[in-house]
Amino acid sequence: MLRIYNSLTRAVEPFVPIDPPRVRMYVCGMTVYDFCHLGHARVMIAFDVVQRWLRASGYQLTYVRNITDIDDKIIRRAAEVGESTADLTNRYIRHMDEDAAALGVQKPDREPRATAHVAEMLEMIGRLEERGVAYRATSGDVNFSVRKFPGYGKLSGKSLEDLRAGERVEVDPSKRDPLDFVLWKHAREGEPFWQSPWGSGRPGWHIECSAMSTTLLGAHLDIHGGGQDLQFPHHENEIAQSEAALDESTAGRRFVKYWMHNGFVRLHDQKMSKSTGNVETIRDLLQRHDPEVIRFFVVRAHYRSPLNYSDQHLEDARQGLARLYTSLKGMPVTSAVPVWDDTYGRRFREALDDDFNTPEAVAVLYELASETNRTRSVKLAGQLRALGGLLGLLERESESFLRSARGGEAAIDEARIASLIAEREEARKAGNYSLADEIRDTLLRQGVILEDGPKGTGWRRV
RNA sequence: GGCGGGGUGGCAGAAUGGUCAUGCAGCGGCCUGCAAAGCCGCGGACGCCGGUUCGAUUCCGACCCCCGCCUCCA
Repeated sequence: MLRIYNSLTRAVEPFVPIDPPRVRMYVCGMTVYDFCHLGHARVMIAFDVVQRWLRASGYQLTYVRNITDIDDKIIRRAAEVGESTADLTNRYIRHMDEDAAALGVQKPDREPRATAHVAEMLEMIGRLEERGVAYRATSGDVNFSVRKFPGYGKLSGKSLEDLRAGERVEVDPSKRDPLDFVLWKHAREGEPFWQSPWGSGRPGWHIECSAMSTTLLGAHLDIHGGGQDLQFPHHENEIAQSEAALDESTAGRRFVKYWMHNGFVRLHDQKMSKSTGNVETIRDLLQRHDPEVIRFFVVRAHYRSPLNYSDQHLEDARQGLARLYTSLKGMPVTSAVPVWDDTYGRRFREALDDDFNTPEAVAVLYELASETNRTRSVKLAGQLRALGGLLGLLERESESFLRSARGGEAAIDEARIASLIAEREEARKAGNYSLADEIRDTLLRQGVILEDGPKGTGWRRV
């Protein structure tokens, strides 16, 4: 039985979909004006694990992850580089896809772009206005009136009073309440715009997600995910908009049953974010580290915990992943299917069923690797590969992982390695161990470790 | 200030009211010409102070410290 920690109730709850076996999941994706960083990688990987596990558990999942392709930053950035917003966003969407693919992140079923759903946003804003929760301000913007929505603050545990007390930004005088947020921004000179009943303009950020999720998945979602930083105000506002816009038939029912938020990636003990400048892009990381190592690094921590990044930590992750791959060495690669009724399958399932406890699942993988090493059982190796595969790991041939050169490293070519091994073999046969050891040291200095075994000498990279 | 999340052995990172996380690193042994890998074994931890309990890292309370949100952010 799957259990999920629900940010809304702050408790772990049994997962009971609204309309089983169907599951509708929506995750807030990226605003595409720059390269994705490790923090983005974490969201993509965390919900990729969720997605894989829901499907493996037999649910009929529709997974939607949106793309925000219109907002202030995009407009500013496009102007800076002298490109249209469409060209800019297309370019970064392409880069995002490349990064995601490298990290073994499967494509969501749908990846709607905000600009393709403006009509639905307008429709929703219209409904909100009809119901008196949205109003056109003197500034020309259409705002949502937070005090007209009784439940405002329920996700973040904040009250309107708390929030007002913490106001740190200059209050927009055209708002009826300083916490009112914009649904439709009136057009400014030189900015992209759409026609609307409230004049030309463009959508606010929050309405995008409400409109896209409703359009693609319906008015009620089983799971809504995203980074912890979106909890307030973004997700709080989504709840307000979506619930205020519900039909009479489902009014009063929750917009989202389970809210999931992943923890931050930190760099130097601070949140990784573009605004503070301490970011490590996936792209840069891939120059130095194996993509599967990056994925493993993310997966070996629980999705809700903070994750400290450093090159040393990634190096540790690499050592750990190498142990798993080492136990698979020399084992036939079968298209393995997980076995659920052995101790490993059972424990693995229990771990993931417990709010996607991937660190625990990885621990099971290690114990399975140990037994595989002891027994050299092909069956156990298959199980290891199959369970690893559910996390998007261990899908390569063992040697291709163990022998892959680290990014940026001068790679000695394999033919050269083979000839040195042959040379050393001659020396060993002749009892010339000092020459043999010298050759081994030469290779080690190039990052190549030799391993003598009953079937000859193998090698891997440090 | 308000709200939320944390403080676990050298590092990473889980679970748990009472023998074991797990991995990396370290140490000893086996194996090896010597290594490496692997196997066997070892050490070492629960921020601080009280309380509940036969027993607390785990529950309760106070305190200290860290992080995040309250403005765009995954």
